[in-house]
Amino acid sequence: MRISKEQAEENRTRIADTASRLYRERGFEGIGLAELMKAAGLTHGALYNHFGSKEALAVEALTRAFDEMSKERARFGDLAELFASYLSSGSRAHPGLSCPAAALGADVGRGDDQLKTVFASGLEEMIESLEARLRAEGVQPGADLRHLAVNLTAKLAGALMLARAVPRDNPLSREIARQCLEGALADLRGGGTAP
Amino acid sequence: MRISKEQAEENRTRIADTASRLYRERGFEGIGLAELMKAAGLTHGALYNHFGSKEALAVEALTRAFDEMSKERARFGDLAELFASYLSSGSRAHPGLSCPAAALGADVGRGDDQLKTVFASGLEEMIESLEARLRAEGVQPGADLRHLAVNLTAKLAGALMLARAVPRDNPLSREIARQCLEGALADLRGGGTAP
DNA sequence: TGTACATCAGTGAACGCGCGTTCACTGATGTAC
DNA sequence: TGTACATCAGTGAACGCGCGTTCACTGATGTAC
Repeated sequence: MRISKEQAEENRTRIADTASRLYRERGFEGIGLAELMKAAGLTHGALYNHFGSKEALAVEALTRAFDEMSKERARFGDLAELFASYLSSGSRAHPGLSCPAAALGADVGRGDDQLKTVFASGLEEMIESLEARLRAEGVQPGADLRHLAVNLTAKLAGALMLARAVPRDNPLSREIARQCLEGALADLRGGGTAP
Repeated sequence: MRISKEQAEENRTRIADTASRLYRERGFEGIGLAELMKAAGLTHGALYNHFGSKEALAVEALTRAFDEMSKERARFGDLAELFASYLSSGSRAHPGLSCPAAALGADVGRGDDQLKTVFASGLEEMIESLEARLRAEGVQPGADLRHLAVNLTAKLAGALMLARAVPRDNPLSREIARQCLEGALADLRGGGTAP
């Protein structure tokens, strides 16, 4: 049963978006193609009409995850809001809808160079857009904002990853999120970390 | 061929240590038991004389990885040295010998509660020992050192994970490591992030 | 516009393969006398 | 101390299973006339 071009393109998009979400939730090795394609509403054989391999799908899925995050960032009025959302309990509970750097960074570190190249582009864009917003908000005038953006990115991604690696009911999980959010907001004010 | 008790105990230790290294290098799902046991110098069947399942081995391996890191930390004269080692190119290149939080945090986040509980213990111990050293070195007197320890842990683990997720030859990898090391050292001095 | 035919996205059986796990067997160690 | 036997860590074949990938087939879409 041949399908219309529009329908086929829509299917391709749905496969990639489903992969983008499920890979962030379960890792690249945590979900098989059959289950993934079923979640996209198709059978597994159809994958190869759109992507050459699981690797190629992973590359596309990671690209889309970073793109999605990029659009998502634009929805926040200021950085304080953005940071709060990044470390919110909703974000911690739903990796499939949040930052791919925190969810898949470790997996990409063990992956092939193509995946790392996509990751580098996405991460670089995150850092540059953060630097631009630091400048736009007049944070720490005269300081090295690239340096600050890199440090904030590492802190926030690290905090999100660590908060998720601790049992939900362990106070340490919330503590990491809250303390690092406070720390990041203090970094915006440019002062030390006084009590 | 029965083996002496000492030999059996040595084998058990070797299996756990090999798993601790290989899981950090490849992730819990990135290596099979056959290859793992071969690396430990045994055949796969022998695993079940020591551990009930792959899950149980993962729990033991993660525990040992945190213990190893704990002993490792004691070898550094001060925190500046410790941080520099944590983000060194050697550490970035050899996840099997470095921090399990950075290497396996994302995997544990998708794992079962037993794994998360072990992770929480190991992470809590990291944070407490860091806080104790901050206090011992007289860093930011009067400040909330628990808060600082949590923020430093997230920044350093995040930086190590992100630096590894970028291609080795991409300058961004070194930049993340260098900028976050500088940032962490600046945090020790307690000042802002002036240029 | 209507008809005949080529195209090709999707289906689902089949492939070889490696996975975690089980188990009958081996034979040196540990123990009872 | 020496002998007979029970113990049990390690071996490797075998298990069912799900993996990624291939492919003959289907049939609606797209195209040529």
